[in-house]
Amino acid sequence: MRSPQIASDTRTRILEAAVDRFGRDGFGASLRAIAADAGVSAAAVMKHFGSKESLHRECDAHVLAVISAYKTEAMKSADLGATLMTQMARMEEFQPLIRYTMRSFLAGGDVARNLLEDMRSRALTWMAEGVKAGHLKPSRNEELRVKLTFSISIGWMVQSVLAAEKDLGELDADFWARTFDEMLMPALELYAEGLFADRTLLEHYMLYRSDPPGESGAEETSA
Amino acid sequence: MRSPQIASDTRTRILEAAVDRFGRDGFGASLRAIAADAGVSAAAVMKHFGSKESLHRECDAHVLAVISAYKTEAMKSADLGATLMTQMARMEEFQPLIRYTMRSFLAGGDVARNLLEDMRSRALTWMAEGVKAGHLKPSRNEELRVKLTFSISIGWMVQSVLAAEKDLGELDADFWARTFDEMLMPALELYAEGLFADRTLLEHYMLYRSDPPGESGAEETSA
DNA sequence: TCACAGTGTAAACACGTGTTCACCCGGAGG
DNA sequence: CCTCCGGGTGAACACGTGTTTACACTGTGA
Repeated sequence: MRSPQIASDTRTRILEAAVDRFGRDGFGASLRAIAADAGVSAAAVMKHFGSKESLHRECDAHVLAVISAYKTEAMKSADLGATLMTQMARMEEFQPLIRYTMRSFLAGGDVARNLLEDMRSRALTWMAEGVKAGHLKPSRNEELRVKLTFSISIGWMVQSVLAAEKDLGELDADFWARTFDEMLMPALELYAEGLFADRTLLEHYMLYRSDPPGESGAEETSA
Repeated sequence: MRSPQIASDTRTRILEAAVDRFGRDGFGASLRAIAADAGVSAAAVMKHFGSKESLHRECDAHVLAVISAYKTEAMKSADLGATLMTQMARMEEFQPLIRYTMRSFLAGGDVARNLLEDMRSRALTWMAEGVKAGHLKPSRNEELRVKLTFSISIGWMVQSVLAAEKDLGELDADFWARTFDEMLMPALELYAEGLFADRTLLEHYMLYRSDPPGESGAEETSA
């Protein structure tokens, strides 16, 4: 019990510096840069985390824990799956988390996979309640529909980052707030009114493969 | 006129090897790996392209040219923006291009930006025609709606890659074909029927910001 | 006071990278 | 014949990387 607070203090300082640098520069960021941000040497990082890969894993866990903690607190108003990010995008202190999560999405990290799985399962519950309450139409496959609504947010972010012609690390809270604001109108319009003037295309498609045509259909939704 | 065919032969061999390796391993792929794939030395790559960055640029241009050439030929049936990819995903010979394009999307390359801009402008035309013909409902902002429909394809791809728990380079034509097939039903359903059972949410939102509320609204659609 | 464990550092190591340099080979031109 | 020149190579260079090692400082316990 000597003085573990001091030790764990620099440890979390390294960890937060790593989250920030990974988010700004990508996961190729060097240990020396992270160490410099934390005000220590690269060897200290190794002492505390053993390896860069291990540091990356602990960053993933840390980000997931922080987001999860915030989520359970701000659960009430989230409905479309994107509103959480919308709220978070407005807050300066969440920018490192946003950047890190986006990096993880683009690099294929555990943070993105776990976060996405968790958010989708929650959204599935919300949607089921919405359908039961009569606010939402039922779907032929609720899980695929949830994945589709998430696609909108994710694809919108990717396109916006691409159009910005800047690196992910340079984008600030204003950018994300504007990005999500801009998405709201067309998304609500599509959700409320659809796109096709009639149902012929859908009906033709459903006829083409009458529900499941004997093949693997709905039980293997992903993977 | 000595024998430039032979020379330009190894040049394009290097270029195609680079497109393939960049697509499989990302843009961090080493020149030596690319050179080995092309059956030459790393120095030869430098002789032909000057630098790795220059090679990357020429790969971008090459991929754009090939896709563009194929697009203008298969223009007639493309409508949703994803159908092009759907077709391409089925063909083995386009796998390197798919992988490269996807890498460019995730890394923020010029290929993705240009390709996206081009495809969206085409989609805008198609949509205008669809609206005029009465097949599609008009939108409050056609450009944002186009961006939204593209979001669905892009976000769906990102989520599918993420769920695969494999690196982008290991995914084959079957994966992409299944991915797009799976997307078709929920997309058509959403396009045909919408999501909300009534229009109250949309109307509340449109009321909240009565068209443009005096702020920057529709003229700055991106960037 | 001494020994010790914890915390951190500077220097070195081993390796992979993009790039350059000196050189070779083969065929066209004098 | 020799010369030259484009296409190509292997070895080296300079550098940045993750990791390891030997060493300092600091405060606590006996």
